[in-house]
This record gives sequence, C-alpha cells and structure tokens, in this order.
Amino acid sequence: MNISDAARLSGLSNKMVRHYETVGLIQPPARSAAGYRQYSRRNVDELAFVAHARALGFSIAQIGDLLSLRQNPNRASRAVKVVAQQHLQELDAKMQQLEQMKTLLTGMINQCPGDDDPDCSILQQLETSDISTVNGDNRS
Amino acid sequence: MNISDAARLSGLSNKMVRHYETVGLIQPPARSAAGYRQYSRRNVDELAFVAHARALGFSIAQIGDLLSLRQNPNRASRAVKVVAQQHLQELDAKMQQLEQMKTLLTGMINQCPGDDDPDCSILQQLETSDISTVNGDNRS
DNA sequence: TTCAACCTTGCCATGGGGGTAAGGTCAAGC
DNA sequence: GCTTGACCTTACCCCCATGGCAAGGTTGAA
Repeated sequence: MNISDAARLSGLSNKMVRHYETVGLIQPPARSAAGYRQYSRRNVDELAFVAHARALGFSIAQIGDLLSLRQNPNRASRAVKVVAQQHLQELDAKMQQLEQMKTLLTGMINQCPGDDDPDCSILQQLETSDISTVNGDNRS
Repeated sequence: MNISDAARLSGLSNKMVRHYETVGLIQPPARSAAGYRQYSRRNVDELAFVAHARALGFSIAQIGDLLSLRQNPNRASRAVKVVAQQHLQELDAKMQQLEQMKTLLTGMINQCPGDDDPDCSILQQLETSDISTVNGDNRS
C-alpha cells in the first residue's frame, strides 16, 4: 500500500504521515525498489492510533509513550491511565485559562456601547487594566 | 529608557518587544547614537496595550487592528467591539473543542482499571475508535 | 583600565502542520 | 515505444508566539 492509501485509511495527510516518520514517532515502513513507502496493515493500524490520539489532543511525545505502551504486552494499564490523566490535567488547565479570558473579555464587551462614537471601554481597559491575573499563558 | 525598563514596565520580555517591532506591530522607538532603542512614555503605553491584549488571547493581527483603532480618534466603538466579539467566538470554539476532548478522554479514563494488568480500554479505543467526531482541530 | 551589566543582530528550536518546487516512477492508452 | 497524468520522493519556506544562545558593541562605575 502506498502512502496515499495509508493516509486515507488512517485519517492523516500524506504530509503528516511522513512527518511522524521523520520525528521517529512511527515505524518506518518498507520501501519499494523505487523508494516508495510500502505500508502494511500493521503500519496503518499504528497510523490510525496516532490519528485518534491526536484528535484527543495528545502531544507527539505523549503519543510516543502511548505507542510504546501499546506494543509492550507486559504494560500495566496504570501506566496508560497516568498518561491520559496527565493530558486531562493539561486540558483542564487550558480550559481554565480560556475561561478566564472569556470572562474578562465578555465583561469588557458588555461595557462597550458599540455605536458610532469613539469612546470604548475595551480600549480603555486594554490601556490601563491589570489583566495580569490571566496567568499561565496559553494564548491563542 | 532602554529596552529592559520598557519591557519590565509593560510586562513583556525584551525579546518580544523586539519581535513586535520586527513584525511591524508597534512603532519603532528612537535610537541612541550607539543604536540602543530609546522608549518614550508613549512607546511604553503601546507596549502595555499589546501585553494586555495578548493576555486576553488576541492574535498579533487582531492587536494590529486594535492598535490602529486606538490611535484613530474618529473610530467607532462598534469597530472595536466587532474585533473583540470575533475573538470571543474563537475562544468559544476552542473551548468547545477542548470540552469534547475532555468528555471523550474522561470516559476512556473511567473505563481503564489502572492496575497491573495490561488490558486497557484506553489503548483499545485509540486503536479502533471513531473519535472522528472531534472536529475543527485545535489540537494541543 | 577593567568589569559587569547592558545592548545589538542573527540564527536555531519548539509543535503541528500547510505549501510548493524539482525531480523520479508507474500504468494506461495510443 | 511514447505520451500523459497521477502518483511518489526529498528539500525547502511559511505560519504563530516564544525562548535560547552566540558573538560582538556600549555604558558606567570602581
């Protein structure tokens, strides 16, 4: 199977399939005489695993951990759970930051008349405010 | 005032002060004979504005819009509000994606025994699952 | 004069991709 | 056998926002 089929079946782009190989996340597939990547069923399963984990927001490093646990028959499910729980905490932290931003921004928006006049509390608060309580930095 | 003082007063790093100048976000400050950046009170105000907006998650491009509105005395507060509301929508979209991830991940974690045995529903679901319903992609 | 603390520019790295170019390969149709 | 188009390869550059480091110049005080 060539890369396009493997990518389609796994839900990744050709680009990212190559990228995951380059960074050592996945097993390099066999090559044809012409140098084309040849994917086995097993390769595609691994790619799909990566795609699913990415969709849940796991980082490349975390997926590397999950992949090695996956291929280790002596793993403890505890170890898998720990990775997942850690990621869940990261998701929680990001949500909290977004919520703080949302709260502050919503308050500012509600104070802005939104008419043709130049006076705008949003600009005023951005000039003066001590929004510094939005911490942690997960901007944008 | 040199860059370190300007950065400290505005709440940015020296690095980012230079970066925002490089990308054309802020007014380039005056230079001393030796080439040192010399920041005025006005410059520092602009930097602080940028810092506050970044803390709320506005993108560089959006902050550029806000800065030009800020320095335009004929602006309509409506225009400012539109930028803020658009950013709020982006925050909402990201929160929804994070929430979907959290929901799915939490469900998987709850099904994992987390003991010494290798059987782990997290791994199983990552292999098979159609998590494809997590859309939009705002990973990590 | 020396020394530390500042400043400058330029390059590399991160993560998780997208794009694009220049070239090789393969298979079908003529 | 040759052309054509769809595929494949590697190798670059880009985004955003930021950190770090290196090599060199400047300033000010002891």
